[in-house]
Amino acid sequence: MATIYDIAKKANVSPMTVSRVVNNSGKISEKTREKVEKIIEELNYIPNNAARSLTLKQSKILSLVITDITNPFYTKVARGAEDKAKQMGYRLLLSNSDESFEKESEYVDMLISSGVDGVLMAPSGDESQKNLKTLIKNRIPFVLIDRHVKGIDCDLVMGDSYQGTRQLLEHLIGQGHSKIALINGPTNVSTAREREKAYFEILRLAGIEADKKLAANISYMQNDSYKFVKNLISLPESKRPTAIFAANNFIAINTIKSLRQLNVRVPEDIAVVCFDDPDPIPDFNPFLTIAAQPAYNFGYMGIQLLIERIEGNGPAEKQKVILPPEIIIRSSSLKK
Amino acid sequence: MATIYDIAKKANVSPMTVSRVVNNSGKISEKTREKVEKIIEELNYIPNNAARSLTLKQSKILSLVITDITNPFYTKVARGAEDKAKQMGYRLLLSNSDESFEKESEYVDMLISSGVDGVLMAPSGDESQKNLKTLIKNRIPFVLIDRHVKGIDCDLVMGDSYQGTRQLLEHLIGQGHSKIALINGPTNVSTAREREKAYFEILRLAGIEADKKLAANISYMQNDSYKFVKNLISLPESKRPTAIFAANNFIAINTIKSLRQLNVRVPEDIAVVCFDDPDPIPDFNPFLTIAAQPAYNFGYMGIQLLIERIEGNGPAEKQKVILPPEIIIRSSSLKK
DNA sequence: TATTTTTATGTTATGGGTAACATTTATAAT
DNA sequence: ATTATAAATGTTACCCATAACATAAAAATA
Repeated sequence: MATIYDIAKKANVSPMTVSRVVNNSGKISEKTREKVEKIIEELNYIPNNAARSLTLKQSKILSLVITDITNPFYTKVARGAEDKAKQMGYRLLLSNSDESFEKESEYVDMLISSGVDGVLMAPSGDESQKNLKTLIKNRIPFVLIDRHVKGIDCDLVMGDSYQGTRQLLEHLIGQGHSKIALINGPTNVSTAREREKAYFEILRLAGIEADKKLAANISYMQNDSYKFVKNLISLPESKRPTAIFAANNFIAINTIKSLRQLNVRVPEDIAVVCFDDPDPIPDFNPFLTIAAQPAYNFGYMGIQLLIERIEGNGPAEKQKVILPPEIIIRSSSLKK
Repeated sequence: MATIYDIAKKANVSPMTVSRVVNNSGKISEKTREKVEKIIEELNYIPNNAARSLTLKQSKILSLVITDITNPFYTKVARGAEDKAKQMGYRLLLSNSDESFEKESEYVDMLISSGVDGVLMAPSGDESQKNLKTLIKNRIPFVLIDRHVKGIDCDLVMGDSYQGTRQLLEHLIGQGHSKIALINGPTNVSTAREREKAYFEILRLAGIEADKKLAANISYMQNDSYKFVKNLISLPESKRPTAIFAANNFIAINTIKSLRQLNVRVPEDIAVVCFDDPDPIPDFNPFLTIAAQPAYNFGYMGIQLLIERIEGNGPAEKQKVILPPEIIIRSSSLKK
């Protein structure tokens, strides 16, 4: 592969002149520019990014750390991030943390050594603080999406868990439900924490006495709701919930699968609602009532904030972008 | 950021010794190893990949070029690719070509200058030949997934379009269908070509006279089947198809949406089958009858072949891995 | 024409790591 | 004790591009 020296020799100029032609920097006469450009073309020269990164200390590569690209929510985030990154001349490294702090740590080390210019991360939880501090120590800018992390002040793009929870619960309450269970993610994740807080608060405001036994925290990843669902179902009629609020799409799906196994019908016997669409294409299975978050924009705006931070042309203070959810009412919560 | 020289100075050894500790190469006494490792820990040293790439001429970065990360098929491919890449110590750059040759070209240029070690690509179509030749010229190894490209001999991992088509069609025929429409992708994509060929062949073998008017090619991306579906529906009863074979998941979904708009019920009025699951989680919407391809393995094995090629420890001849589909019969093709 | 200013180009050093070779130190063999 | 051998560590040069500084050539001004 041709280097800048090959070009220089053949064009009878110094490597520096070639560099200037390639980067369109400094002053070069039209004559030499043409001469050099011709030879660049001829030898099919493509700049060596590693060498460039080494001197310039920037790679034009960003990293996207999400928990699972298999979840349509993150899939849309990735798509938005990709589109914006490409538009701005950056490339995107993909990492799946699987909601695991350890895996996230491994990736963070890899990223630092890769010399990425910045990181867009959906943190695995509050322990991520450690990883983020590693990024800070290595002066790698980052933006958080979907979740914030205790003790870290940074740019972030997230949804409004309170509003989403409120809309979903008010809808259920409007449908006559008062025994509403919550199947939530782990409380070391900010969204889960906020949804839980909102859940109790909104029930209280609606004059419904929340039963702590109806709320559970399960892992977003293993996401095994069967045991808890079975417990719920076997409660005496007076205690048994008539609706379930699942913290996210995969929990909801899993919950519905558990219900099916237990021969409980949705929505006839029990209503189910959740955050985020489990389907990649909306309106194909118009079944689940959801608080749909603008996932594409999480990614798109996240990358935008990140690049502003990297290039230093944004506001000095950290930006917090809160994108509201849109409630979509479908049959999983409607009495037939 | 700490460099190998910082470590060396503090540990009172040469940078080379540090390098040897880091890479576990050459011989080092247990004593120095421990001493150096302690300081590496202390200073939080992380190797600089750019520098490494520059000398070693390898970046440990691979590129995944797919057409749309939003499609669960590619989502699973990406997941498999990611997992294998991580396991082998590589990172993955993500690119969405949107089935567009031009976009793919842009990405290929970007990739080359990024200095990726290899490319795993689902090509946009036969024109991709040009992009692949660019890769060859720059000596960047690549592996194709899902689709092959005319005139390019390389490692590849793909499904068995013939078998999948056969299984789907035989199932439909077994259900008593003889007027079966085909809504296919564009013929410059190998899978579409092969599915079309298989479609006509299998109908012929089954003694069914195929009606060319029942077959259409639409774009995988815009994927607007409405007009064609409407045409099908308005055919006289004697000609009207009783089943539709859609070439992929998104075409199938779109087709079903079109059918709904036209008040045609699936499967009561018309059966629909296709390749690949449109749902990220199987068994949640057990609706569509599909020929499910092992997408995760496309990615996983693709990366494996790619790394073998890169590291030169695989067989010299190009490998063609054909992964068979699994037919999953669900209600979209079953008479109630 | 001599001098200053501007424009165009070149030289040197550097970024962080490693291969290849050189040297020192420890261990084994005579 | 002496030499041969192996093990541990060090030195030097290079990978490729560019920033910072230096110089030569051309244009503008006195």
